[in-house]
Amino acid sequence: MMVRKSKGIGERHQKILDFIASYQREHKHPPSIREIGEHCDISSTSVVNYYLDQLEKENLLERDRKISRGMRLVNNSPLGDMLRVPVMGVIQAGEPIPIPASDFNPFTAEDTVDIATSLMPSKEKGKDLFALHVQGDSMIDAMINDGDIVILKPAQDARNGEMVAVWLSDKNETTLKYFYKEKDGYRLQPANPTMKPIMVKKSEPLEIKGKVVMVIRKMERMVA
Amino acid sequence: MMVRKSKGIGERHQKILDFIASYQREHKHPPSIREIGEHCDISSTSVVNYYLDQLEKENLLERDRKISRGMRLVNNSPLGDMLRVPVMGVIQAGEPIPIPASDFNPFTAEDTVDIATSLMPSKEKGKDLFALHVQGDSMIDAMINDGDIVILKPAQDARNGEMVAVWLSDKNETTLKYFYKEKDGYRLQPANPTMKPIMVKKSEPLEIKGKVVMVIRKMERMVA
DNA sequence: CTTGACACAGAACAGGCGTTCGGTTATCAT
DNA sequence: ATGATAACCGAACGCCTGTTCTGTGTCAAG
Repeated sequence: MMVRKSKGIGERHQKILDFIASYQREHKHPPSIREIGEHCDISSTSVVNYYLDQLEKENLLERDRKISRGMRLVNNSPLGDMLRVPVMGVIQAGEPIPIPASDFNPFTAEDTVDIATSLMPSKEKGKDLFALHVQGDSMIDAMINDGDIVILKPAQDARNGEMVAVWLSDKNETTLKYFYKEKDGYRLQPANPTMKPIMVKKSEPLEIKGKVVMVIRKMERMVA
Repeated sequence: MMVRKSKGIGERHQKILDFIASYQREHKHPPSIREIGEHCDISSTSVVNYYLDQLEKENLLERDRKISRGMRLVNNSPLGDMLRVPVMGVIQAGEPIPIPASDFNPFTAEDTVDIATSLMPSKEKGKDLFALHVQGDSMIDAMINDGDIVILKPAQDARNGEMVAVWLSDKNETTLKYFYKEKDGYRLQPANPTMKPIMVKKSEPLEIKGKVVMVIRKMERMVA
């Protein structure tokens, strides 16, 4: 027998959901029950409340009862935590890495990238992260392309197996490699398993500038 | 002793700012004026209002007057729009790509990745994006490592220069390559410029499964 | 026909909350 | 000292808003 649409969400539920989303985008905060009623042609606040309860039961909405406009869409990732990482400049072989000063304010940077904290490995949630645009093909042995964005964490040393940005002052070269300490020095291992490591003796200069915590590549450009 | 500092923000301003941020994280919505007062040892709502006005003048806060809890920090992820992309499974050579059904609901996926829309290339903001975990080293010629996450947009064809996920049924192989149409067939160009392209004749089967819009690599694992 | 659920309206209530206004105290330049 | 100003208090006002209660009409099952 046909049950009167008592199960699932109907057209009106969807309309309310859509309105909440669009209202949130426009006003930066959720609508009130009465505002929902007006825009969804519901004349009674109790009916809106009635629908809101159902949406909550369907797990499409969260409500903070008693709190004005205390509702949020569960899916629409209302305000998922994200980090705003300042882009300090470019990284390329032959040039030192621009490192942010300790008193640098990330919010004054003109260029930033937003990273969801849920994507951040481990607990690198520190606010001192910074990003660099990769310029040139010099990092291809680190499996990093021209145009990629690398997210770095400032560091002066590293543990085995971490990818670090190092400055080899005698070679005048910046490079990204996996870092391993060995008895007679350091081994800088390219990410590309087909390539050979660079061995650095303890006597040679090696400056670790930071650890690579993430690489992001946007595919939008043409390649010959 | 009250410290008189009429310009800039003082300790109390900072305390209010911090409280708003932590309250927002915990409750998913901003605090009321009275709640701010309680946690910052301000006994009068008018004083909180007084500070809020100053913070607004300093452009550290936005307010919707008259609206309950109508305040938000300007820096703290202003309008953190992000997409929740479902992870459909793994991609590896020798296995077809799991493609979401058209009626697939991304929100029921147990595994998702969050991407800031500000990171999304062009206007791929469509909700039909999906993600795959790369398994194995078979994509290294596409500059993609074991463990990477690729964000794909479903597609059956592509324009020149776009990176696509293709299924070569005769070779029983899935691969990621830059796509070029040529007179006698297709050229599949590896991202790694040191590697040679694969030429596919028109007579040979070639199924485009999607376009790669982004690659994300988290650095946390050890590599031998 | 009766019953009961479902969908909805309308009004009233009560508490939450921003606003405002009259005062008070402390600091500082004049 | 003295007026100006910043910092602060307390209370009252009144709108905003979620809640709740009573009532109506519809439709399907018994």
